[in-house]
Amino acid sequence: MADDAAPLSGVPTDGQPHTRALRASPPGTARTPLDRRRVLAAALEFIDQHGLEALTMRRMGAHLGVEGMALYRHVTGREDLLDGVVELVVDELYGDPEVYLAPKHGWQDYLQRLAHGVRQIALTHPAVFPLIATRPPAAPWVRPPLRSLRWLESFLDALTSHGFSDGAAVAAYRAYTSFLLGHLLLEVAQRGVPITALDDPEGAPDADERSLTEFPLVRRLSPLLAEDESAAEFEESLENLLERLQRVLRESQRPRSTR
Amino acid sequence: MADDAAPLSGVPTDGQPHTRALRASPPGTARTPLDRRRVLAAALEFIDQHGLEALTMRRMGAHLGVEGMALYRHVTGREDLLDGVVELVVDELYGDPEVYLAPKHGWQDYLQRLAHGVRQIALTHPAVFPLIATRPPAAPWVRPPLRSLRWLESFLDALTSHGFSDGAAVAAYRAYTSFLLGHLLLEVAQRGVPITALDDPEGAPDADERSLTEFPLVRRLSPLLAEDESAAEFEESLENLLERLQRVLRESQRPRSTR
DNA sequence: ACCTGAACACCGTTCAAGT
DNA sequence: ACCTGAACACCGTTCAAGT
Repeated sequence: MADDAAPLSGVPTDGQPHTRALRASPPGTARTPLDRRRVLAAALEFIDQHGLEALTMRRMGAHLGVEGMALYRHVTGREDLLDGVVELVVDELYGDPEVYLAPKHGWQDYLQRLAHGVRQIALTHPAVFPLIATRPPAAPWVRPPLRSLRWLESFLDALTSHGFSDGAAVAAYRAYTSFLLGHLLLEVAQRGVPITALDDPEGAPDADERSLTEFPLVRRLSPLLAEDESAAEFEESLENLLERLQRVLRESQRPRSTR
Repeated sequence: MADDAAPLSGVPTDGQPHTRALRASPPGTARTPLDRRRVLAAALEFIDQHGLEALTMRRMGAHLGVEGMALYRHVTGREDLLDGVVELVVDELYGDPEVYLAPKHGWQDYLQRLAHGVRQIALTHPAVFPLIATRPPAAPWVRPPLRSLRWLESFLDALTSHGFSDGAAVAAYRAYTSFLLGHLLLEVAQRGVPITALDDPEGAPDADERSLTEFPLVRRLSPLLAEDESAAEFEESLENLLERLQRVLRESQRPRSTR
């Protein structure tokens, strides 16, 4: 019942001729051969459409009009495929002109733009974000969700060139990544990332009333709790973080005075 | 090569007689039958030892001295097993006397104790924490890593009974969970949760020197970046959050005056 | 050079059958 | 009542063979 009922959510289980699922050409025509980029891009598209758990090597093959085994020419395996997708998504940031201008309006503007860029990515690829959040980083200092030496360098540059000490810049990096990760993971989870099994589309409100009598406060505040304040929360927390950094900076620049 | 090389990390692949792997009794003796609790506890133990990706129904069976199919009597499937493990771990908090005292020393003391309790759990079960972080919550307001109506109720009670408005309490809950999630996920990831493939135990330092020339700041700050300041960071961020909440509270209690 | 077919060692899950 | 054995429909991955 769990196996052949629904193939996870409209995954191309189509009849027999997998060939020509997406890019395959009419028989006889030479098919432009796969390469790593195309495989990764297709995987990203697939995850965006069907969710992470629907991605299997065989289905990815079908999605590209090819047998699953063909993928091993371009990625070393499934793990490598997923790593590649994460890299691809993170790299989208470099192409975003809203983000990748030199910090010409100061470090705060830069941190603001970067944060919004990352949030944009998380909201565009909600099914991928948990992967971005939890794949083991290459090095301990390459922290999710930034995950790249390039951004790390750029981050440290923005701060140290505006008066932050080395230690303060590193501390800021840690606080900043931690804020982004926590907030965005929660925001993305709230949107029911994994196409959550919304089994009974009518019995839902029952749960609200049933055992919620044990939790009177939750019950009373449930209208408030149910509101989606993600965007406002994000802005506010970010603002707060920047102010804190500002304070650190100011205090470091005015030595000897404790208040 | 990737399949039969190493069975993931000392997982009980043992010869034939799976029977008596852990709790099975000598043949003839009546084996105390499984129940859900024991299955979940064994799964937690298994994940702590071997990591998440090593857990299969069949191996879990072996770990309990039983065929994998027997587990379906006690959990509805693998997903249910994982949900159960998450629940089990989160429930550990209720048993922690350091945490679960009524907030007798004020809300700040309570939030401090709760935060440290959750951190303790994350560090005790690092392989489970990503699960705690990413499993879809039952309701949008049941946020990881707290994940329970009971804690939510307790949290809201602590704050509203100390002068927080409904809105401020809810906002505090959101900020608090987001902080815990971000910080702890990063801390746990840093400890190489998934028994990271530390393939070449000698070629590692190369990466530090190789292409790090493109990233001079990262290179210069790498001693700082490599330091593990998790504990201090945690305390500091928590302290900062509590101060922020304190400020919100104070300002709400002194109406009309904008400064 | 790139893909396919067949094969292998696993999976999760179901269900009739054993005790 | 609880577990086992056999079966089914899948997996990821390898590799010789096709074109």
